[in-house]
Amino acid sequence: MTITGGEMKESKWVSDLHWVREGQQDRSRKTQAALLDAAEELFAKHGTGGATISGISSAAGCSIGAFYHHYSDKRAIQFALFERYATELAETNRRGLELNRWAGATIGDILLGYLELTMHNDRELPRRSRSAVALGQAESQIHDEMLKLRVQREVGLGELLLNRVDEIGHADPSLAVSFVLDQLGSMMRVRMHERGEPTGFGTQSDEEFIGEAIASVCAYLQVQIPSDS
Amino acid sequence: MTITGGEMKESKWVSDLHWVREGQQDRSRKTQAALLDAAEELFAKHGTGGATISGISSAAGCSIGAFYHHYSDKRAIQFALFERYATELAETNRRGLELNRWAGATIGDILLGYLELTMHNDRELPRRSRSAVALGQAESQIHDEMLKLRVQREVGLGELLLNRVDEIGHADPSLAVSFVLDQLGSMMRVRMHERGEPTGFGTQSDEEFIGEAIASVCAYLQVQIPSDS
DNA sequence: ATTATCTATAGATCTATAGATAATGC
DNA sequence: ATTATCTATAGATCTATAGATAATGC
Repeated sequence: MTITGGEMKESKWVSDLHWVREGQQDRSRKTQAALLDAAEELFAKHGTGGATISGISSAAGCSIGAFYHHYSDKRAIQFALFERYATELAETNRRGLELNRWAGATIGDILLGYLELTMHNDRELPRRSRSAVALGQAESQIHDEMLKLRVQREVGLGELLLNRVDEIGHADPSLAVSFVLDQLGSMMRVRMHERGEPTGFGTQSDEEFIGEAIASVCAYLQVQIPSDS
Repeated sequence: MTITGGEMKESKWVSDLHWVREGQQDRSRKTQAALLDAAEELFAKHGTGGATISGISSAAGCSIGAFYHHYSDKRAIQFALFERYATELAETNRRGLELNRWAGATIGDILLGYLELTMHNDRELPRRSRSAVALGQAESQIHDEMLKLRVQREVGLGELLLNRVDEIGHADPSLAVSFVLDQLGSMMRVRMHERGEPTGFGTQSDEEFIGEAIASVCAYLQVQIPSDS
């Protein structure tokens, strides 16, 4: 998970690319978290280029000096912020895709669970993903890691679906499943990222959207309902 | 199309929000275009907050003084840049959606034409749309206008599809069509905007993508092929 | 004693303007 | 003569640091 680029430096910094002082007091963690929250908000609002160190510091309720005590510069807090985001996302992915969680589930069940989970996450913390987009735009390394996280989720979900290959009538299940993952991922991202409110002019509510998305996917995959309800 | 917010000012400026000097010489149009191109590139790369006037000016090959001769400030060139983008997009939409252009076409034909047109546009000028995203993030007014343009295109395309309602087997054609427009729009935008290269790990080539997208839409709409080839 | 924070500030941009110089087109 | 451009620069941020002050926890 950690993005490292060089060796340690007096054991004070995590890496050359991503300098974060390892605090020795409780205060450190608090102000680091406050700085990350503030940076997240300001990056989401103004982009990483538009947000300033002084703006972040005062939004976090501390001084510029405190900022530089913890992070070497703006780039360092960008990496630290991404690391926090990536850790959370990886954990959500892991829990959502546990195999035994989906023991007797149909394809429809799995899709419903996936869509509801993703939607819930993004609705709860829209800043998280908006700032993540800004980070990825500024740093190609972060962009690549973000892509990996998405691929990881899609691969996991893809395996779950391909385990039910007997439900799939499409001639090329592997191709079809990866297309579907692309399709759902795109729709979710657009629906969530663009200003929070739904962009489509037709299907308004989340429930209606989820229903049609599943219907669409099942029609394309030619899902045969076996015997279960 | 023009975003106006106040009355003219000595006939030098288009509006209060969007000050652009109306040049009297040929040179004016050239440097204005160069400034717009430079701003487009830098907004796409660093965001509207990260790009600077001096950076834009020197990228355009002129001085800061020249910049301020034409645009009152950074915000003014943002609006001017959006206006150029919006004009182009509206024209593309208009031409692509001409009714008689699609006289004897099937739903499949129309979808193919739409996807190819959109893809061609964005592939040709990826900066255009990336900078447009940055503009919309910075100015809610621009974001709203951008949304209108999309809705305009989707409404037009939706009418074309609903004209072929006899081809549609779905129980609620109106709902289904608007869902499909949302779906295609999302996939195209994600596919184009995120760094240019395709994000999906499955369907790589544009041709394959278009083929599966149409197959998916037709399955969901339950398109009945009438008699034509 | 060590760690974290704040204040003050130097130096580097960046914005925006004024005034001088060059190009245009009637 | 008018319009467009450039040069130089004042004033406003912004980054990053040094040194002083306050809080922590052994």
